[in-house]
Amino acid sequence: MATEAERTRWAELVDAINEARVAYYQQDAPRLSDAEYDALYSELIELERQHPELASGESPTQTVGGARSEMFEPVEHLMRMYSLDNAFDAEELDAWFDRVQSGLGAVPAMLCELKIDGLAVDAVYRHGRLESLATRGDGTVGEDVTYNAQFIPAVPKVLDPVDGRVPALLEVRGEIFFPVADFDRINAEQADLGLPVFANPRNTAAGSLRQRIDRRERDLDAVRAEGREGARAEARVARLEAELRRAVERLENLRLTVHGVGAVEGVEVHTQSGAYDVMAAHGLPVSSRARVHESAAGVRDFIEFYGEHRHDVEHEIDGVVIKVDELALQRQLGETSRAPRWAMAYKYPPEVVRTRLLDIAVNVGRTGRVTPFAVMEPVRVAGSTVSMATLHNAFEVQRKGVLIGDMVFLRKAGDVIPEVLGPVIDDRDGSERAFVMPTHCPECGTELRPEKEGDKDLRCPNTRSCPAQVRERVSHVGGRSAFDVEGLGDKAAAALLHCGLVENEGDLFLLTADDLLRCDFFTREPGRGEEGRQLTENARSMLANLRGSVDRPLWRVIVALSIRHVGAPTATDLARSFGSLDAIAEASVEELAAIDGIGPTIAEAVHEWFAEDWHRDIVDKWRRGGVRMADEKVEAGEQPLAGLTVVITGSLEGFTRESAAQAVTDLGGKVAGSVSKKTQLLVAGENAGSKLDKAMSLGVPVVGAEGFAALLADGLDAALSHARPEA
DNA sequence: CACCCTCGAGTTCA
DNA sequence: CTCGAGGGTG
Repeated sequence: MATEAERTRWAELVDAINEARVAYYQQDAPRLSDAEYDALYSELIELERQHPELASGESPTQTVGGARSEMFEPVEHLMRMYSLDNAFDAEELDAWFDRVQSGLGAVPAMLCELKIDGLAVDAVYRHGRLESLATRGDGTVGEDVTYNAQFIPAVPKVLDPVDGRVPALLEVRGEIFFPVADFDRINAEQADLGLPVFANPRNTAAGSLRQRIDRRERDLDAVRAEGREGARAEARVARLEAELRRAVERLENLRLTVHGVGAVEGVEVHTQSGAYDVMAAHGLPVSSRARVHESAAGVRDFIEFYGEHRHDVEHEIDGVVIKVDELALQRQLGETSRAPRWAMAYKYPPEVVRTRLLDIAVNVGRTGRVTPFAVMEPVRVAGSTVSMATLHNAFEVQRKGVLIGDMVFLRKAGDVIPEVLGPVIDDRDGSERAFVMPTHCPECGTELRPEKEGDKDLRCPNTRSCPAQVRERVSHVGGRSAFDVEGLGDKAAAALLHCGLVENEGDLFLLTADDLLRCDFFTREPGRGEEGRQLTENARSMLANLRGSVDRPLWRVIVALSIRHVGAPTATDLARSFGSLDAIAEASVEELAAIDGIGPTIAEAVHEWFAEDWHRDIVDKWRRGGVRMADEKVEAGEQPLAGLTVVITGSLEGFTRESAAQAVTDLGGKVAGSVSKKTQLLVAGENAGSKLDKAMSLGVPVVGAEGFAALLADGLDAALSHARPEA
């Protein structure tokens, strides 16, 4: 048997070698020279040759070199890992409460914890040292991933002693997961490298954990051993090193939360929560969010709370797990053949779903941009049924790697906008086909081309008469940042054009009730006591709104013209600098480009727009229709907020988004659309979203409604005194 | 020239 | 909310 001194030396060697290995694979300078490393390694091998009982699974000799073939070998768990029964709504949960109650005679204390959407694993610690890490597999036999575990800092290799002791045996269960923030970063990197992106953090965790690090190491060793010289050999080594480093970095991002014990020797616990305390004391990562609740109501509150705060947690959550806390009561309830009766998983509605990609169609926008979009089997996700999602451009389709006919992962970005994440590769059967970007406009047949060399977007150059573009422009005039005409949207625009009531957006303000009567879309059968067809209520109101909107401020008129690169903020700058549409029309490119925020491209676009005859016709017709062509000179009032940039998010009592922004600009302040380092203040109302997170992470001060009121009344300093403490 | 910031444009569903 | 691209800055 090995002496105590030999055991200690063995442990030192193992730690030193493991540390050196980790350091080596990070970009840091290696801590040990090759010779030093080899010396330690030889000593370890010799020590284990003399005392074979030391050569446990955690030893680098077992995981490096000889034992590499063990990767993914089946491992039998010491105790079976059960799966959990699921409850998908309050009713099913109540039914479980009832069963527990009738089994025990009362509702017992219950431990509630977040159900991490990750990868279940089983780790065995013998005498405080990690012996094996395995995936769950079928619950009885999993796959060995011990070799990779050495690169995962979140998996303790050695347990902390408590009162100088560690359990003789401790089998723990937990969830390996990929933090959401790291997931987004890794996926961006994958995309940059032209590699397939991961559908979700869970997939990323699984993919990372199952990487064949051992093979990469072997390949690299083999190439190095060849000892070839020259640029090509060096490049090959460099590439393999970079790939290995990336693979290791992904393992380093993995995190672990333990949530159960299997076989145990040398430690006693009486409750589930007590077991967590013991595991935590030994240095195992337990969740800080687990809570014991004494009543069913407490459990429901826990579920409800995290239903609303799903995104405030560092990992994805697919539900809540509820466990009877007392182990004696757990035993009393027992298990069915597949799941314990003493635990239940409450599942939240999924946020990432699968559906069939039926087709990829293209849309032609107001500016002629041709955008591919996904047509899918309708599917419910995050509260609504989705059947379409934009794919932005042909390169995005390529990058996502989706084929028509694929099963695809779908989510709602920011809980609102549907986003296709990528294909379910395993579900392919060969019948899928690639999307081919059309070469000609689907609406007018004109050949598509990029606006300029190197652009990713293809456009239909037939600006003047492409039906899609005209329709979109007409509808844009009624849009929220243009004339904001209620009733003038897609449908009305299509009808006006279809019936020939307008040729393009120029004719809108010359429309009469008689015109509209010639089009079915705007009319109905005569009612009692009426003669002939009548305008519908909606048509009357649209006409009235159109007439009533001619007096809108100049910037809205400019936005409505659909000049390339000119949206609301730029239009505001133009209106302020020139004061009238005529002045803008007559301005030279140089005069335009002199405005802050307007460079050569936008200046050119504006100048060229007014050089076009049919564009000037639009302006003339609008003028005849009574549209405002100049802003009245407003005396600049007090400007206490001059030089201040704020961002407004969420909803503020008593303000619309627009009126809140107006209030700030009236006082000389600037309202930006997104949070950056330059943002001086974030005004966050109710239900603030991702901007709030961003502001927090950038250290931008955040105020609520009171702070906003103070800002308007007394300026920035007053507002800052209402700033929320950083979370 | 490489960055960061903003803006533009298209966008989903109830 | 997303991507792409224009503008300004160091």
